[in-house]
Amino acid sequence: MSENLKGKDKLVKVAIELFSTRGFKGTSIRDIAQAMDMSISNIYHYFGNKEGLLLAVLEHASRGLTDRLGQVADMDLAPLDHFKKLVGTHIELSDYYKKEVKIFFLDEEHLSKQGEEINNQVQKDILKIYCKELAALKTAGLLNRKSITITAFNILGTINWYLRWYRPEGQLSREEIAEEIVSFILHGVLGSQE
Amino acid sequence: MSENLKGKDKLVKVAIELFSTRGFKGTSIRDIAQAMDMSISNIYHYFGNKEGLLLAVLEHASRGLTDRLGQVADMDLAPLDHFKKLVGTHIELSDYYKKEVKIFFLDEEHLSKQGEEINNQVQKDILKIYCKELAALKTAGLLNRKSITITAFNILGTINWYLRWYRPEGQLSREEIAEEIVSFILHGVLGSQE
DNA sequence: ATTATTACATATCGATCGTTCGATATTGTG
DNA sequence: CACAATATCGAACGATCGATATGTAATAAT
Repeated sequence: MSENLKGKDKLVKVAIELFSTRGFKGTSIRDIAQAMDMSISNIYHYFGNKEGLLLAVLEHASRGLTDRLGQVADMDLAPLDHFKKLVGTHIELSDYYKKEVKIFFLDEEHLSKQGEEINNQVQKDILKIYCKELAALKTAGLLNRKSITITAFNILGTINWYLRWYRPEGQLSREEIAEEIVSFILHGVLGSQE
Repeated sequence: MSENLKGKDKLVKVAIELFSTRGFKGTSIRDIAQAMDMSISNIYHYFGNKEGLLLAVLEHASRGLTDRLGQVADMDLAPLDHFKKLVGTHIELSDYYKKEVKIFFLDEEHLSKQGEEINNQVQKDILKIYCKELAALKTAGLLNRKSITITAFNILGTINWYLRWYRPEGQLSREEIAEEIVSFILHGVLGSQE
């Protein structure tokens, strides 16, 4: 589906592919032009400059991520079910936006002010969602961790790390892995203090 | 201490600083030369080319990491104490090699064959240490996770993610944070299946 | 003391980088 | 049809990139 993209959309698609595999600095605009079999000038016509293209990619991904995750966060479920649903959806979404997320992590160091803002915002939004979620668990008497923030970071670390090591050719299916990760997080969160 | 470094050592130190903040591709050899107030040619004299310098950095860090971690892995302790000690040391080491580890993660995409080998080796070594550790916990009847490998990855994710969000100016001390992370991991590992 | 090796500097090369410019298709609109 | 707006092209720009060639000063070895 959506094979014969043209112009702007094709450009973004190709950029996601190349930025995620070679990094922003490691990808020249000539690489991009060649990969989509078009002229260099289109990048400047549509996005102003190379960084404009990067920003478009990041903006698109950050919207998709936080919007969907926010939807789940607003659902009306029992605390524990809500939490499970959230983590499960987050893993799914991370998979879907695998390449875009990788760009965030690979190139967060050399972003412009605008890029940093997008990056900070999406990180802050997602962290906030988890903190709120953990606070609800605490209210329900289910949370036994000292620091909610650190716990939220630990959850993000577990999920985001999954993107680095998961290989489709492995023995376990994505669903089985997701289940195991959810379980690990759940016990990490609920476990009683020693 | 060790301020007035010269030649090779100074070069490596400056390279760690710049590669970790701007990335490999984002750092030119002229940047490095300028930062250490020396001529470009030294890089080629000592390391052959730009990538040789990167390899030297990675090799140094990977040795320091796996050697020290391997030492702890060989200690003779009760399973649970052994595991705690391992995770604690790992967090300490990650802090010490913060910048070098960041280089690994930032630039793993555009490494040469040799660089990939170093990267794969250190990742494999550390994963192996944790898998062995988790197997020991399982034997002792303390582990309740389905997949040892996934659990090991989850632990690595939690620890490595800490490097991304930790800021010295935060409220909690590094020791308090480390304790909280160890606790999170511990319960994630030991938690019973539902 | 002579020599060989190491440690640095200068100047420069060709390739590639991001960007700009002016021109040409293509499309939509009255 | 005319004509404006949009989409795309190829050629060129100055800057910077990694790398090299060729030198000299410092140090170590004999």
